[in-house]
Amino acid sequence: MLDLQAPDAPLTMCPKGDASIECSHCKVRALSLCAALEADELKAMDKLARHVVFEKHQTLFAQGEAADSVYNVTAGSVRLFKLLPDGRRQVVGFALPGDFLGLSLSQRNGFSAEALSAMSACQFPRAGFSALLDAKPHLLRRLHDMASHELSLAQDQMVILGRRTAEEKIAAFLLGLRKRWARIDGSTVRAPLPMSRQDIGDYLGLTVETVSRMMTKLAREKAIVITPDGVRLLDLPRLEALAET
Amino acid sequence: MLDLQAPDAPLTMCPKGDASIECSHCKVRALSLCAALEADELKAMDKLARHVVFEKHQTLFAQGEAADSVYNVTAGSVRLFKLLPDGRRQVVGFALPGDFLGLSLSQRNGFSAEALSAMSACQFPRAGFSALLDAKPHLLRRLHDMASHELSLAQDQMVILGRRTAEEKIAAFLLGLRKRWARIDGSTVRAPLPMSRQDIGDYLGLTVETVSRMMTKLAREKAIVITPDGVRLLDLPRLEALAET
DNA sequence: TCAACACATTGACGAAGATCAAGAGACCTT
DNA sequence: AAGGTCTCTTGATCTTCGTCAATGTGTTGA
Repeated sequence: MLDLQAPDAPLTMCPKGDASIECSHCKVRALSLCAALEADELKAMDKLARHVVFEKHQTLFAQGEAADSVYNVTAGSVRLFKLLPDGRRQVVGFALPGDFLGLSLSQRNGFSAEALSAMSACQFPRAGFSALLDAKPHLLRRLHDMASHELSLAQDQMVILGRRTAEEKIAAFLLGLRKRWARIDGSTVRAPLPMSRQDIGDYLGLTVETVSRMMTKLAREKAIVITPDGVRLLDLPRLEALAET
Repeated sequence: MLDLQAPDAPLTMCPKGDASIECSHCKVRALSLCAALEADELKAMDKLARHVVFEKHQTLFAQGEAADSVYNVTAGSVRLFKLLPDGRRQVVGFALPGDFLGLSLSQRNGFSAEALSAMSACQFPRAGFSALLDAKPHLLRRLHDMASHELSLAQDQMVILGRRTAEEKIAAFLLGLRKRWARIDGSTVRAPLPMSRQDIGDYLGLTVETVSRMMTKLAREKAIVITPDGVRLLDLPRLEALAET
């Protein structure tokens, strides 16, 4: 029925009717597009949805390809990036649980998306999803609000890329990521880093080496502690001073 | 009736009923949000609109303030920027005729907007405009499409800011601007530059001096000609090779 | 248990672009 | 026309970050 054209087929597809994956049991519903949906809208969404799982480094979709599906991330994380012909890479964002991929509803993917770790998502055929939006203005309004928020974050990122030093970039990145994790798991000082140093560099317009040096510097100055799975933010005032808007 | 809270009051307000400023005579309608509106939607828009004019360097609205109005630029151009506490500035975009300011409908302005030259716009009270969107899903869908396009441009800009050399930044900027002018006035090789070198630098994450040097370099190599009002693009293949995505 | 590999860190050096400084135009106002 | 101001351009020097290279660390799998 649903013709999946993603470069890699997702690992597993839970059959509809599995209570553990129904919207009503969804762990990220409150964070996602589906928050504040009317009962009938939620039902319509559930009908369209297919639960999919990707393993680490699997491609959800690739830049330039037809965008047949949109996704709501339910667990794990994803890197979103653009490639230049000569191999230079710009990471345009990281998707965490609750994040929506395909806000723009455009026919072609503007960037590629790869799982950073094992992850799962609700997949919707774009055409059906778009039709649902036409029928449910309430849902469209919520999508627009999410896209607007995304645009605002993109403009913040422009400031970081264009007018910040390496150290400030790292501080702003860690604070921003911690804030996002806080919404998801309530962390206050912990910021898991599912992405590599290379990914962080490609997000901030830096090299791996510079990312590593600046993280070491912040750790030496006791502003952060580097742990195997990420960082712990020790000196929030110091980091905020570096990152202040 | 309409409580204007912009930092500077617009210069003039044409009274409603002036045929020269009615939507039906609007020069940028085909380019703007108003394109493809149904007759009743256009009428509703017209009812809400107030035509306003700003002079060079006047502030339309400032970052952090309550966003009481949204704007549709009808003539002239605008710089959109964010300021850091220490005075560093990041230009997040330039608005040209047909562009819409306030896509996100957020309560506070995420950036400041200043006229680059004498300019005019249709101003709408945000609350009334938002209500109109709730009544006209078709209009909301068009707004969302424009916001999505803006988000896509913002991601392109991230690539430029994060992973491009100074020369490539200038080439990409000039090509992008010429493309936008082409939609408006049909220019094929001309790109007027209503903004200063400083504005360009703040948009591309460069200093004025570097902007000037790179423009001179491209001119010396006969890729562009610098004119009093902007540039003329001579060697498109060369510029496109520098800017290629 | 130990290669083999990927990823992270650290150091030495170099280059792109920033900073500092001066001069050249352009455009006002008087 | 002269003076002042602002923007743009050009040159000399400096700094930050990139590049290149080596080493360290953790993970996987034979």
